[in-house]
Amino acid sequence: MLDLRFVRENIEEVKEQIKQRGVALDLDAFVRLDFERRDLLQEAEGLKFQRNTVSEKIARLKKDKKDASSEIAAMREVAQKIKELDGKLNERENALNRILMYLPNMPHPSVPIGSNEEDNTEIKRWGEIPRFHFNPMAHWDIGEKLGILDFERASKITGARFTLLKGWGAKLERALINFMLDLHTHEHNYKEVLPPFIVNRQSMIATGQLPKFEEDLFKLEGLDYYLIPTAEVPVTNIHQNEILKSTELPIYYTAYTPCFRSEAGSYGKDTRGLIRQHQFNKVELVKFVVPETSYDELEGLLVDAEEVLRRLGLPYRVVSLCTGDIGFSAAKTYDIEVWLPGQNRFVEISSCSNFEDFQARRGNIRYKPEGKSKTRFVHTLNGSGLAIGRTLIAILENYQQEDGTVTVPEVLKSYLRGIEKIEGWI
RNA sequence: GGAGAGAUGGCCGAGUUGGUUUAAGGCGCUCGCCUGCUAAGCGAGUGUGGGGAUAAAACUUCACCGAGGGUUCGAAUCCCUCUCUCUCCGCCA
Repeated sequence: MLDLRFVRENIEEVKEQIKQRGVALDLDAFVRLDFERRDLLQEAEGLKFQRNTVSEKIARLKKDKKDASSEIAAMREVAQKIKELDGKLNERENALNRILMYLPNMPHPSVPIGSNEEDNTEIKRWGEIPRFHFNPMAHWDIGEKLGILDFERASKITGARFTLLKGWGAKLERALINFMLDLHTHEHNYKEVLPPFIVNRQSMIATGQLPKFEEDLFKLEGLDYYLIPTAEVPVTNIHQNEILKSTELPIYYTAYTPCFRSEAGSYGKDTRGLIRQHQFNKVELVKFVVPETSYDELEGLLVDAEEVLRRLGLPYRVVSLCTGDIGFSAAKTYDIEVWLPGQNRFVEISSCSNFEDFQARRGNIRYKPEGKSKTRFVHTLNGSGLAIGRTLIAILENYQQEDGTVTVPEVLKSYLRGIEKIEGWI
């Protein structure tokens, strides 16, 4: 959420920015409501002051056993008027709040201007794109031949866009989770947490999934609970409604969770394989930092995520998302895209964002700067470190051999009982 | 699922026959004094958010005692709904 005062004082800039993002919102209504709100507020507060003053007088009169009936009668009318004004005020505040809730974050000046993913700018590339002297297979063929991926049985159990991992496939998934958590906790200084996978509405509002993106979520029948679409939601909300000490900052968390997405509106996209699933595993990185350092922290977060791919020997590139492609809550986002030989393209495997104080304001996450009495909102950041399913795909496709087996990357061997390659499901 | 108790400022904790408590006191924190240093001691200050005013402040006002409604001239205090925590019982991995 943007600051009400910021929007008021920078209305033209806000209009311009939401136009660049392609958002249609009536900000003239915002200006009108804002004025009306302040007028009503002043009128109501004047009457409340009067009521407070006279109430004290009534108390004194009663104590002295004197008559206060004329004061009480007068205040009865004032109370009625206050009620009316408060009602009107409430309407204006709700309307303003609704607009604020649907206003996306302001992009950082370094974010490239553009309307869709084609306008994203490539920042860097790492690794050699592997050449094969045979025709590389897609992961669904590799996985099914080895017997480690079973899409048919998963659809029997649940439906489309779910996968059953078996044998070394299941073990590889588990190995990746452990490898990533170990790397981030032991070498990158993140603290590991294992949060709830179901959250309430308020948590979804704080991180920005609600109220605008309800259709992307799985909601529990009859409850105001949702399955998490990313660990960002429960982990960022760890400090909801807290005032952190500045000596505690920065705070780094890493968490493994499954992620649940309804993938509404993506029918027909990536229907084969496990690129786009309703349920997938992810190791997430989340930071709480002071505003002054948040953009340096974003660069650090990106490097921490990249390191996973480097150790696995998987080629990738990094792109900076343009104004039209950046997420609702983010001020700046880098995507890491891994090379998939079977698809002959780069596919997103991590998304690293700085939300500045957008989420912190919604979740009321603050800190007290050293030696100052005023509290400030922290800046929050997060990034995938990495999406597990897509990493597994990348390993299958990049490490595949002509005979259909898959070589195990060096760093994973100790997590897979020392095996050199996957030759079958058991 | 059943029964009971509770939720007050960064933390602890008084206040519930409605009206100088428009939240006592303590801890913590900040500043000052004192003092070889540290500690202790003494003194002062110290919540959050929204308005108004100002060049900025000083200043001024409203709201906030888990959340939301209600009663009343007036609610931390009375009533209703909800959430969470604790204790006991039942069930369960």
